[in-house]
Parts: sequence; structure tokens; C-alpha cells
Amino acid sequence: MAQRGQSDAAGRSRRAPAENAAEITTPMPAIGGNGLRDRARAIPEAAVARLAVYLRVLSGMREQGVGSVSSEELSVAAGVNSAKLRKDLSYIGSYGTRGVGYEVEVLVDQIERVLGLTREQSVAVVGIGNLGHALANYGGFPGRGFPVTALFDVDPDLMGVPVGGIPVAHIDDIPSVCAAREVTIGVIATPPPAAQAVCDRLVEAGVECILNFAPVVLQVPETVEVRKVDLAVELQILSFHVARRADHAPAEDATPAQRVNGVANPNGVAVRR
Amino acid sequence: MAQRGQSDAAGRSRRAPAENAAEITTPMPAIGGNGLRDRARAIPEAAVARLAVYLRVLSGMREQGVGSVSSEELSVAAGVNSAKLRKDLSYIGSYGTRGVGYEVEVLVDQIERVLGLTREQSVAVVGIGNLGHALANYGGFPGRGFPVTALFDVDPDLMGVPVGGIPVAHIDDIPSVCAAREVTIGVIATPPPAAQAVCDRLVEAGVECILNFAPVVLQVPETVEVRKVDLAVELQILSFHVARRADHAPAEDATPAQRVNGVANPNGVAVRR
DNA sequence: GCGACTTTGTGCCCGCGTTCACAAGCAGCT
DNA sequence: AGCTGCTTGTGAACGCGGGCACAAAGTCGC
Ligand SMILES: NC(=O)c1ccc[n+]([C@@H]2O[C@H](COP(=O)([O-])OP(=O)(O)OC[C@H]3O[C@@H](n4cnc5c(N)ncnc54)[C@H](O)[C@@H]3O)[C@@H](O)[C@H]2O)c1
Ligand SMILES: NC(=O)c1ccc[n+]([C@@H]2O[C@H](COP(=O)([O-])OP(=O)(O)OC[C@H]3O[C@@H](n4cnc5c(N)ncnc54)[C@H](O)[C@@H]3O)[C@@H](O)[C@H]2O)c1
Repeated sequence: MAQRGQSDAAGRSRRAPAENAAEITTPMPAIGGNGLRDRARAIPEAAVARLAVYLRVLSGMREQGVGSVSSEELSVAAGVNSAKLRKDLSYIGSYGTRGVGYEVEVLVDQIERVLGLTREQSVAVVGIGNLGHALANYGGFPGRGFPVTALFDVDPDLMGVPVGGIPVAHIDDIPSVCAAREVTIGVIATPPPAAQAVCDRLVEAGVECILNFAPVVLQVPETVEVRKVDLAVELQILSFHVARRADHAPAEDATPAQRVNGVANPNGVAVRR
Repeated sequence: MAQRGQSDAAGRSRRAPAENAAEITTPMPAIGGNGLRDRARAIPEAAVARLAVYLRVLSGMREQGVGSVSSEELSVAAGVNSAKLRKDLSYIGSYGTRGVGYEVEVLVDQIERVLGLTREQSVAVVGIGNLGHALANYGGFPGRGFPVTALFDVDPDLMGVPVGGIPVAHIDDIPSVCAAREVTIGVIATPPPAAQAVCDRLVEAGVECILNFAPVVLQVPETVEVRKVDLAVELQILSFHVARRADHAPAEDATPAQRVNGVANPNGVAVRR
């Protein structure tokens, strides 16, 4: 989301337009000389997403024994502009050494701190179907600080069946299980019609962050953070580009594929024609 | 709902440096009096993502026999601001009737046209593991104009095995199979180390749109459009919000969960605290 | 110890996307 | 026909994020 911030539904008690800002505003009441520890917090959401990417790249570097990196190197590896990278890093503090670069170890620690990864975020997956199975079996989450600790479904045949090492529980147990395992993030992978009800249950259970794979617009209290992953929308966006290309450059020159590889695609994002 | 996805992607996520413009610029060489048919094309990518959402909502309405909607109704259902919705729709033309609203049927047709859904987009999935299986078995894509017509992997045990009705082929067959089945979109669901190589093969095979699930930054020619879905990043963004909440409002008042349900969350997007 | 070089951190500008607010336009009623 | 009321479509303002370019700051060599 990139996706970026959004607006409020019309008709509603229109909340302050200020809220709309993608800015994660937290001016911090200018507490006296509390020192640098909790400096100004106002990290754009887009920057947070990139920080996660930097973290992944940095983790890889650390594993390969790389001790330090310059903003230039890191930006290339992460597929972004180096100035943007430096600005992103500046949001979390000044941990670089001018003339030298950044210490990988330090950067990893700091980004993890800002992203709240120092504390493990326990994840619950609801809807253990095709997608739920894939998520539960995926080994990449625990290693990144997101242990999947609870699975829920309504299918009687799934009850108690271990998936990825964790037995599936009934959604009626969401409150108790989520509380017991301190679930902080709920993932919804149920059919669309069940999504809102499941969401409500998770919210009632105290889960304040939800990742939704069902193609529906969820209604949640203001205190809850929702992100959605809509694969059909992703495909449609790609389709849009195919369409544009097609009717915009109808007569392409002969060679159907003259590659220009080597050209960096900034951040894995679409590059225009 | 919105939320970038990735937005934008945030986000979407997720731009190119120079080509960073989210604008899908296409000034249209001002072709003579070609009429309204292909009017000015300059639909912001963010708007395209939302159009896909409107389309889903509208399709649902059509199935329920709804004949027409006002921008207000539709915007609530889609979780966006009504003014934004109208502007988004205005990018594709003027199909509303002032004082009345929009005809559902017309809107569906027009959005499908703009998104290039009048032509089916054949999809190929590479890497038939946990995620690949889920994607191949998912029944929601064909119905939306995205038939999955080819599956590839390197695992000998998978060769020829049908998944979701389609036999898995070897990645060496990517060129021939993609050409034969007119694949326009390639989905990468391989382990990260294999992603770039697979991507290169798809590109060589003429696939110009790629949806990447592997957490790596892909290098592609300018002609190729890449979108990435990084679930770990999504979780980390959610984690960031947990962290902010935690150390920003350390002393919450007693009640651990006083819900405020009923309050619409505009677009399923994060609502600040 | 001093100068030259390198890289960070950021002030500033620019441009896109979001939002407001209203004129334009259409339907239906009188 | 004319008037009323409603909803669309959009001009204009605003604000955020992106990128440039440079001053600050630290390192390294001599
Ligand atoms: N599989 C994919 O590749 C894919 C792609 C895009 C979107 N999605 C979306 O993800 C969601 C899951 O997809 P899937 O393919 O895994 O579906 P699925 O049908 O394979 O699995 C759904 C699971 O949810 C369970 N379920 C049903 N009602 C429930 C409820 N009220 N509470 C808890 N669990 C319930 C079912 O028992 C089943 O196990 C759907 O909303 C789908 O639209 C999936
Ligand atoms: N499963 C998830 O929920 C999940 C979540 C986040 C990210 N991902 C990412 O998605 C990708 C796939 O995940 P997964 O869980 O399905 O992995 P997986 O290991 O289950 O499946 C990977 C598949 O790719 C195949 N493969 C390996 N090398 C290949 C190559 N060179 N060409 C073609 N196929 C090849 C393997 O044979 C295997 O079938 C990974 O990059 C993973 O990081 C998965």
C-alpha cells in the first residue's frame, strides 16, 4: 500500500480531514529534554513499507558478513533512490557515519526497534483453506518475528488437525486462544461472506491489527488497523497496463521482445513503457 | 479498504525513481477528431486500483438486481470518499446522470473496458509450492477474467501432476507454453533465490506483466510491469502500528477493549489511534 | 595537524493525489 | 414550461511524498 492513507466514508461524522494524512502523525507533546530516545515520530507510511524492505536486504547482508553499507549501495539493493533511502533512515534517527556509511548491525537493530520487531508479534490465521494452509505452512514468518500461534476455522473436519504444526481450533475459541497466546495480528483467509463476522470476532478478542485476504471492505473500530491484500485487484492493475499498451501502441515494431535488461527496476514497481 | 497496497502500495507500495510518477502518463498525441472513444488517458495508478474495487462492488450489486447507484452509495460500499469516487469515475468518462446516479450495468462495462477485462488475461503461475497450489486452486480468478492456463515448477515429482485442473510443466517449457496459451501475466511463487531467473525466463517468453510473491527486488526491462506482494512487509507495517500504539500510549485506561464498533473504517485502511 | 575526499542528513522545490465546494445538468412535479 | 431538488462532474486549493543538491561532518592520507 501501498498503498497510502485514505479517506473517510462520506456521510459519516466527517472526521478531521487531518486524519487523512498518510503521515503517522505524532507530534510528541514536545516533552522537555527527554533526549533523543523518542524523537519526533512522524514516519510516512510509505517510508515504513520501505524500511521493511531495507531490513530484509540488510539482514541478507549481515548474513553474508557485510559490516557496513553506504546509502548508495543499499539503495540499489533495495531498488530505491538513494536520497529517498537516506530520508527514510533519517526518520528513525542518525545512525550513519558521514564519509563512511552505515553499520549493518546498527541499522538492522534500529529498524527492528522502530517496526516493533523486538517484541514478537503473535499471528493468528482464520480460514484454513487453500490460502490459510499456505500461510500456516510458510516458514518465512516465524524467522522474521511473526510466529503463527493460532489457526481457526469452522470446518468440523479440520478441528484439531495440525497444519504447520499447529492444531486448528474453532472460531468460537478465538477470544480465549487469542488472549492466551497474546495474538496481536489476525489474518483473515475465509470466504468473503464470512470475513466481516470473523473480523468482528477478532476485534472483540482484542486483536488490533488485521491482514485481510478476502475481497471485501471490512468495517472496524477506529482503534483497529486493517491492511488488505487483494490479488484480483493486483491482476486487474496489471491487466490495465496490458490494455494501455495494446491500444496505445497498436503497431509495435517487429521484434516482439528486444530486452533492455540490466536496467534497474527501482523497487520492483512498475516501470512505464 | 483501499490501502495501498500496496499501495501502494504504498505501497503501493513502490515506485520507480525517475518513472516514479504514479501517473500513467499518456498525453495521447492529440489524434485528430477520433472522437470520445479514446479520450485523454492519464489515470493515476491509485485510481486504477480503486476502480478495480468499484468493479467488484458493482458486480455484486448487479447480481442483486440493483439497477443504479449514486456516487454516495457506491463510495460507502467501496469505503472511499464520494468526491474521490466521482473523480475516479470521471477518468473513464461521463456515464452518470446528474440528479440520478450511475447505471450499474454501464459502469461495470466501462470499468471492465478500461481495465482491459474485455479480453481475457491468461495467467501462468511459476513455483507450485504452498502458495502456488493455493493460487492454482483458487476459483476466484477465472470468473474475473483471469484464467490460470499454465503452471510451472522444477520439481520432477510435480511434472504432469494436475493442480486445479492444469498439469504442471517444467520451467524450460515456459517459452513454448506461454506463447501457445497467450499468457499475458506471470505470477512468481518460487523461493526467493529462484525468482530473478524465473522472471528472466518469463520476460524472454514475452510476458510483460509480473506479479511477484518472492521477497526480492526484481530487475526487469522497462517494458515489463512488475507488482509485488510482500506479506512479510504487510505484517511489519502492522507491527509498526502496534509498536507505536504501545509506546505512545503506554498507560491505557483500564478497559482493555472498549469497542467503538459501528464506526465505519473508511476503506479498511488504517485509522489512526 | 591539516587538507582533501567521501558520504550523510536535510532544506527546498516540484508535482501528484486528495479534498472541498460549487456550477452544470437532468428528472420530475406542478 | 418553468421550477425545485438532487447528483454529477470538475476547477482550484492543499498537503504529502519524492528528488535534487548542498552544507555538515567525519575519515583517511600525508
Ligand atoms: N487461494 C487464493 O489463491 C486466493 C486468491 C485471492 C483471494 N483469495 C481469498 O482468500 C480467501 C480464502 O481463499 P481460499 O482459496 O483459501 O478459500 P478456501 O475456500 O479454500 O478456504 C476457506 C476456508 O475458510 C473456512 N471458513 C469458511 N467460513 C468460515 C468462517 N465463518 N470462519 C472461519 N473459517 C471459515 C472454510 O472452512 C475453509 O477452510 C477468500 O476470501 C478468497 O477470496 C484467495
Ligand atoms: N506460502 C506463503 O504463505 C508465503 C508467504 C509470503 C511469501 N511467500 C513467498 O512466496 C514464495 C513461495 O512460497 P511457498 O511457501 O509456496 O514456497 P514453497 O517452497 O512451498 O514452494 C516453492 C516452489 O517453487 C518451486 N521451485 C523452486 N525453484 C524453482 C525454480 N527455479 N523454478 C520454478 N519453480 C521452482 C519448488 O519446487 C516449490 O514447488 C516464496 O518466495 C515465499 O517467500 C510465501
